Amino acid sequence: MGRGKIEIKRIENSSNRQVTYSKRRNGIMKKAKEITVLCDAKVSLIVFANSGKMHDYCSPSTNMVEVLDQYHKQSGKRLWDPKHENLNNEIDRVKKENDSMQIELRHMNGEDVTSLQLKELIHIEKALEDGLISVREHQMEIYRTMKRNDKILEEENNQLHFALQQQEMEKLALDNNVREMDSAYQQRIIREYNSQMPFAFRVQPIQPNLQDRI
Amino acid sequence: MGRGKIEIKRIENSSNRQVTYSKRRNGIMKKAKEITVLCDAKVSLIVFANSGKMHDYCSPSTNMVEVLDQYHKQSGKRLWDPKHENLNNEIDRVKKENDSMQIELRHMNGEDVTSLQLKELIHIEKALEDGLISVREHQMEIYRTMKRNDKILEEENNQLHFALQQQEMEKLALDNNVREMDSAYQQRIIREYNSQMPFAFRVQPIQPNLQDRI
DNA sequence: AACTATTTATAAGA
DNA sequence: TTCTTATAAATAGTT
Repeated sequence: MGRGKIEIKRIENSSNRQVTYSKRRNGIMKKAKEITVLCDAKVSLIVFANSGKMHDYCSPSTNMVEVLDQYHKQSGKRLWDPKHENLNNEIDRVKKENDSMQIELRHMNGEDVTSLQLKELIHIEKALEDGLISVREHQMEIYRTMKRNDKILEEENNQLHFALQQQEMEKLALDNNVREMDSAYQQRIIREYNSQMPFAFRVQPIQPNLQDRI
Repeated sequence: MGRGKIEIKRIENSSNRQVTYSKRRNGIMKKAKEITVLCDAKVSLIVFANSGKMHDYCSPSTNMVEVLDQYHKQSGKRLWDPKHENLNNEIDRVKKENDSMQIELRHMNGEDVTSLQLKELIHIEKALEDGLISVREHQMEIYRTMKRNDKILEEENNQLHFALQQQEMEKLALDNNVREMDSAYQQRIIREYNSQMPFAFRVQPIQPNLQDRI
């Protein structure tokens, strides 16, 4: 239908093809609209040009999803079922996993055990015992850490007490005007106090950031 | 394009509409095929008659799923996404449930407990202890049932032994031609044996279907 | 389902 | 792309 008859085969001239595509696409869209109106039909039409550009038409009385749903039902072909099926399988798989874990958990909590055989009960008992051992072990670990910590704090406390005491002694000595005492005697007294203090407290620094080690 | 021009509006005459539908449907299908061949286009065309009957065309170079996938991407419209989204949400939900149960289960088994606080450990310890109590209680239940069963079997056994013994005695009596003994004496012997048997074994029937009670 | 007068679509050209 | 137009194709009404 044009100036000349054409064979229905790929148009090799690219720009001709492009023009023909555009014209015929408009034509087919028009036809789709017409049949929709004239005959009460539902139409879904999707056209992709060679370039990838898309055009579509869908009867105003309906929408793509509905048309495709109906197509899906009538054709028996699977449109998006493969995707759905995968997802459904995944759900089933995970749900089964879920159920078995739930049962296991209930058994571990001592629920629903009336249906179990002795062998299974013994197995669960073993698991519970192991769990208890491990949990209590960790509790002990925490306890030990706390105790260790306590000890460090106590030592620090002692040290601080001692330092305080020493300072007070020094202050007292000054207050009593020991300046008048000969300096040799004064130094002997200080040496005496120092010798009472454990070595650790004279060289060991105060423990910093104790809480970081808990 | 016909004997007369027609307005593009619903054809009220039903059989005319039907005929026109059929002709135009063929027309549009032909056009779809032609544009496919001439212009290297991809076409998906689905037509539903007013009656519900469906016809479709899809370019041979492709298929519905591919076309719809591409449509889906390019149109930005959601075709089957609503369905998908629901399923995906479901999967996420179930997977999360799964993860938390898995963690709980691992804790109950005494695994990964190093990261836990004392409070949590104590809680798990309590759960494990409760579980142990319940499991062991049920073990005891099974043990008691077995013991009860044992007792019943034992009693039945005794009864059977006694019955056997009695039968043998009677047989012996016959073999030794006790027929010649006066019948009063014979009956006295039988009474003596009967008096040795506990009352229960004389009136209590043999326990039927013992295994059903285990 | 054919026929055919007419309308419509469109190929080629501008 | 768009317009034009000669011509092919589609189809409305008829048989």
